[in-house]
Amino acid sequence: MTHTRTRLERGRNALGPALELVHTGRAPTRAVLTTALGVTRATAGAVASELQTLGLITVDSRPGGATGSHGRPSHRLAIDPGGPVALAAQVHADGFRAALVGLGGRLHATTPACTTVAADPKQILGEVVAAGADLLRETGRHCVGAGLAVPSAVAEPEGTALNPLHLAWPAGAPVRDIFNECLAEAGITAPGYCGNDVNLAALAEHRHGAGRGAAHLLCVATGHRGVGGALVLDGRLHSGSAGLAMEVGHLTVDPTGRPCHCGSRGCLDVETDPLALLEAAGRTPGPEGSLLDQARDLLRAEYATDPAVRAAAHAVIDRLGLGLAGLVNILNPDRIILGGLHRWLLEADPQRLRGLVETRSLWGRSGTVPVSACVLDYNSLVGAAELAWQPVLDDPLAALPT
Amino acid sequence: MTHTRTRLERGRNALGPALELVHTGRAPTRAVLTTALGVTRATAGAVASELQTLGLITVDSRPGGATGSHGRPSHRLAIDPGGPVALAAQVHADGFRAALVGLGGRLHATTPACTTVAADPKQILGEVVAAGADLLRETGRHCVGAGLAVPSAVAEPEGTALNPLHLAWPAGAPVRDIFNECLAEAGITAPGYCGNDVNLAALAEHRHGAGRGAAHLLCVATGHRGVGGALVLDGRLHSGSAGLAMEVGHLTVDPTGRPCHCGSRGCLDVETDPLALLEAAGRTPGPEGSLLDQARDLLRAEYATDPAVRAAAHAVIDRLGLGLAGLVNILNPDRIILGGLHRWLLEADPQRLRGLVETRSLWGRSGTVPVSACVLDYNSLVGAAELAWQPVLDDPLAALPT
DNA sequence: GTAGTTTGTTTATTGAAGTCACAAAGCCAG
DNA sequence: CTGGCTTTGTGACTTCAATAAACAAACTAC
Repeated sequence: MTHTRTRLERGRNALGPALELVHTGRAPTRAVLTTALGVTRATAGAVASELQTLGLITVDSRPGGATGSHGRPSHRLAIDPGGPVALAAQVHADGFRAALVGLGGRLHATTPACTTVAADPKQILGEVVAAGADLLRETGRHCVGAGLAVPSAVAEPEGTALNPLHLAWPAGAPVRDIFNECLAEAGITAPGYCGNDVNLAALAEHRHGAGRGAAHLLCVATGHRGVGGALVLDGRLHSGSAGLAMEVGHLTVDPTGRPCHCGSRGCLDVETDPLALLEAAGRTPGPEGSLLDQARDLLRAEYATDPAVRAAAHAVIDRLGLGLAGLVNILNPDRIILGGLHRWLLEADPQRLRGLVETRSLWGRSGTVPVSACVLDYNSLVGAAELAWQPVLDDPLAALPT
Repeated sequence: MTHTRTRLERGRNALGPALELVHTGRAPTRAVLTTALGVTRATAGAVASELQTLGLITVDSRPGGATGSHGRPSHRLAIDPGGPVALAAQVHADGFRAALVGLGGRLHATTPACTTVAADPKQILGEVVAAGADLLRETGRHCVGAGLAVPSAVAEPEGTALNPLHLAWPAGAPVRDIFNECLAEAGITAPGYCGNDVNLAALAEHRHGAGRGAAHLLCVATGHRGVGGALVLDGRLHSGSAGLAMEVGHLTVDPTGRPCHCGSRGCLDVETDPLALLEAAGRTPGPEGSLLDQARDLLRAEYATDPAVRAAAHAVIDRLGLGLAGLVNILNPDRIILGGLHRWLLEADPQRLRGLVETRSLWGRSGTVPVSACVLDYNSLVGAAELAWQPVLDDPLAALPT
């Protein structure tokens, strides 16, 4: 039916904020949308109707919904599972992976983990984009854009990878341009965006995972080597003036510790990464599995039984706690989430780590910061997709055809 | 004349952004306002006209302005020097001061520095508010609000001073409530706001001083003792989720350094404050003048001549450089400004400090962060006034009578 | 003087959101 | 099961900030 409703056009209207609320699961009904947007029911209805005709959300008008309260039951708003998708790609030390991610952080399809590595970014990105293009072909879905997560700081606005050490790529490689080249060659006309993997993981966790609702979210995580950090402020990734913020790996956490490639010693980066734990426990890294997996398995299998493992874990936890406390003093987040090895360290002894953060931060007594683990599978991939979705969230009518 | 122009009402319109542009000196003419707001000339004209009738800005339509280019010369927009003011107050270790500050960061009147100190916040705040009320009476100006700068972290939303060590106040004192009480008792009905002095200095410098135009401004400064930090992101003070961010004083800058009251050793706080410099130079703090003044005078008088002073300054500069580099890695600011002793250290040897920040930060080669000194007199007072002005900048029609 | 350029104003129009009234769809008490 | 109460959703009209388009004003350059 053609409504006599207000028709919305692109630009300054409530469509973007409304879609973001549904996207992040904060607007299950039109009624909630009304209060969350601070508009009238009429406006919220018009906005929801428009998002529906755009094919982005569904409105379930069946009665049966458990109301829980008096009054007319509200219709459920949900992301349209048949809607468009974003192409997400991730490259890391051991290979790459591609996926299709819809609104709401929903994974529609993923390729299996691929273990190809190469010193030429073009080659790897070509392969991962080709894998993603296959997924798009198979599913026949409309693609709104593409996002790429890399284990390196990505300089903005250039889109260059400044320290892709673990990929053996040349420093300063123009990953975003190369990514867009590969997209064009694969016949994908949507724009491509790039970001640091930990940053994107934090963004994904903020919108769909353990960071939901946090106003100032701090995320610290190890990859297979090294430590990364990320900060999400008021829903936006804080990546600094040039995209280079939150390189937290070189906070000093042990003045007498091992030397770091940055020239200092005892950096968070070398004191709390998987290799540090393995070495502290007196284990030699094996050839099978990533260092991260070996460290996790060591913690899970022997933390409870082997005093040496326990002592090693405690030492690493203590240094991590010191680093987190320092970050708390500087950033005053209202939530901390941990990924990679840090997540498993928290799992091994949550009391020890949380206690340290509390006692070593200056405001420990004025309110403890909750420390928890990342919860999303493939959070870097989901975060990469968020980059591609962002223009749609900012202005759905301008970003989508029709 | 009554215009047939669009009349603006309170709420979502361009009045606030427009006033902010004039306030920060970024909109000298209607033409610039037009492009900066991204609106049409008609809208900019209506907005300027409205701000003029509110008594906030003046429009100088005299022809003589040096145009410098072709076309019709534009009328100058300026803050109305006869407009309302904000009451600004500052308390510090050696006393207090009050001032009246107009839009544009313009100091209209200040009390002389007063040297009363007391362990009772109510007493001191009563005196400073009374001094401010005198200024208001003398000038007969309308007061839009009041701001207070204190040398302590101020918890939000409680408005309590968590570590007013240098005031000898009780930790957790509800300064904002006390401030508002004192305002009410002095017959000032305007609302009162409180903030940390370094934070407010950074805000003032960002809007009217050395930080203008910086998207991510980092400010580090000493008071008479200790070190404070502040971060202004996209024009807004980043004070963390609870107002407690940027306590940068406890970054480790010398693992073998002197013990700090935080339990660690070699913290920025104790290694780069005025006392640290005096001690490193082998001087005993004298009874006259603040430690800050003594340290400044030492640098100015003897840095060039006394090798011991030079060596001491270099040692402190080196530690400051290390601390700043650490902050650069975490925050990736696009400008750094220094206040207090740090400003004088920069003055003493700018090359040494800037070189350190560059070489010790991870991205030194990818673009150096400019390091400069604060330039505003009374920047904490001006920043305190900014707090009071903020509601007016957000919505002039709602915040002002008529 | 004339052409070209930029700034400012006026009039009419647009479009997102608000107001208000009413309908729909559930609870609950009698 | 009927009528009161509450909440949600929709349609008609209104509001008002901003736009578009035309015009006027004030300068520079030739």
